[in-house]
Amino acid sequence: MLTQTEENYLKALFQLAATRPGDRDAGTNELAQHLEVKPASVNEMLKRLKEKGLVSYERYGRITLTARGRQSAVGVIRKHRLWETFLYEKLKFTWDEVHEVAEQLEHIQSAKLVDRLEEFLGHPQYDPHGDPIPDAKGVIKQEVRLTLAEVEEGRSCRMIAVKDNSMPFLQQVMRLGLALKSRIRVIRRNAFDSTIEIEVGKKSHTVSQKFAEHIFVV
Amino acid sequence: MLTQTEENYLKALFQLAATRPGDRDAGTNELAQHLEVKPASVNEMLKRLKEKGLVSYERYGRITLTARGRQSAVGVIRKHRLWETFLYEKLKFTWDEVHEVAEQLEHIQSAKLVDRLEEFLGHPQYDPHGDPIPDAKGVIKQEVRLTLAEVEEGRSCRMIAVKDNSMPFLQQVMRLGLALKSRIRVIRRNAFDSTIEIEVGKKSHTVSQKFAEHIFVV
DNA sequence: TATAAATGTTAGGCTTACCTAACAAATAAT
DNA sequence: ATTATTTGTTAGGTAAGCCTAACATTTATA
Repeated sequence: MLTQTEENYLKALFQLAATRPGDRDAGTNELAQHLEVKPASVNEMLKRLKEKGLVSYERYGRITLTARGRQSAVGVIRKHRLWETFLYEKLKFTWDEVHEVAEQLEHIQSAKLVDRLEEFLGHPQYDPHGDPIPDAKGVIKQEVRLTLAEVEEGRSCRMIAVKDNSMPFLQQVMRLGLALKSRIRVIRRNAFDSTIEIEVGKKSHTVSQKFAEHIFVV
Repeated sequence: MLTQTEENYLKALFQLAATRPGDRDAGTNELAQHLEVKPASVNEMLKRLKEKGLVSYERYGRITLTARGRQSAVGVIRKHRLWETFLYEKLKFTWDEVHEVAEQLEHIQSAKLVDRLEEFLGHPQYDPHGDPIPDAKGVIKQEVRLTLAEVEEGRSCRMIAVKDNSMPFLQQVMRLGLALKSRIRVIRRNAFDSTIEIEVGKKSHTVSQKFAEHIFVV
């Protein structure tokens, strides 16, 4: 049995590793920043997680999840995304409100609850932000995802997910009239400052490179 | 903001006080037993809760909830009972399974969640055990409740609630074919050992005084 | 009323999860 | 290659919640 804090560390480790696909997989400082604690606290926790066989690392070395650690992390993510779906679909929470509450709900311990919840929701494949929901075995259906920043000039696409669940970002998304499944046309890409002019519905907007990189499309 | 532990102490205090209506309102030992901790821990926590203005007590004196303490306790109970209803009605948990999971869910902090959940469930008045669900203002509809032990010989009644949510008790209830709204006829009351013979459906059973005192009827 | 039993309290320890300040190692820049 | 910077680690401290063992107070009983 893991504490909530331990689960949060494992989840962070998993998610930071997923961000940087290739080379190195998160460091003490980065983790600390992500979890809003100090590096010293992270270091201490890593020792405990190592002791419990959930991460593997040596002094000054790489930090990686063991199979068991990964399994736990994915379990938490599964719960998080199912709860988000519940809040959005059943309780009519808005897009930007679900994350915060799901952060709490993801730590409820009951295998039966998770299974029943999934069934109740009709075995959803994606959460309200478009992220895939891991199945009961921990398998995540992860297709290659194109970001808006990579779409060529003149082409059209459909928004399928976002990369960031923070309030400021999601509210900015909404302000542009964007939502899951919105049609987006890339009018022009400005080489000078990398901004992108897009058309959503009948309105056009200019968005930053950073913003565009956080919108997944097909 | 209260910790989960603090909430549990307040809830226990409230519930133990409700059990003994008249005179004294729970002691350190009793609380310790109910919360499955040692008296020393209770004592320490009481000091902290006093400091926070949630309970009032003096060394060796009576322990009572302040208005704020009562409000918090009722809020937790409200959440607990709403979640129990959700688990039972929507996720098809059985009667005896809901309590344990609701013990965790009751600590989720989000006013919006509670309100939306209540709405989603259609503003239920009672939880699956027949206990009244406090409203958003903390008002508990508490009618006088008769127990099976008080029903006269030959009379019939309907089960409306149980006094205890523990697995052993609820499973015994189910084994007798009893559920909320079951019709019960009191065939005979044995003066010698205070057992009661009852008829449920077409079967008759003999139950103890203690058992009968834990079944609420009308 | 004196004493026994039950109940409540204090003192001192432990673990988890955090912190700051000081130090060590690895990486980047000159 | 040497220094500066960034990154990671250790040492020592704090608060919440729990514990045991010893002590104090209240209540019950002889």
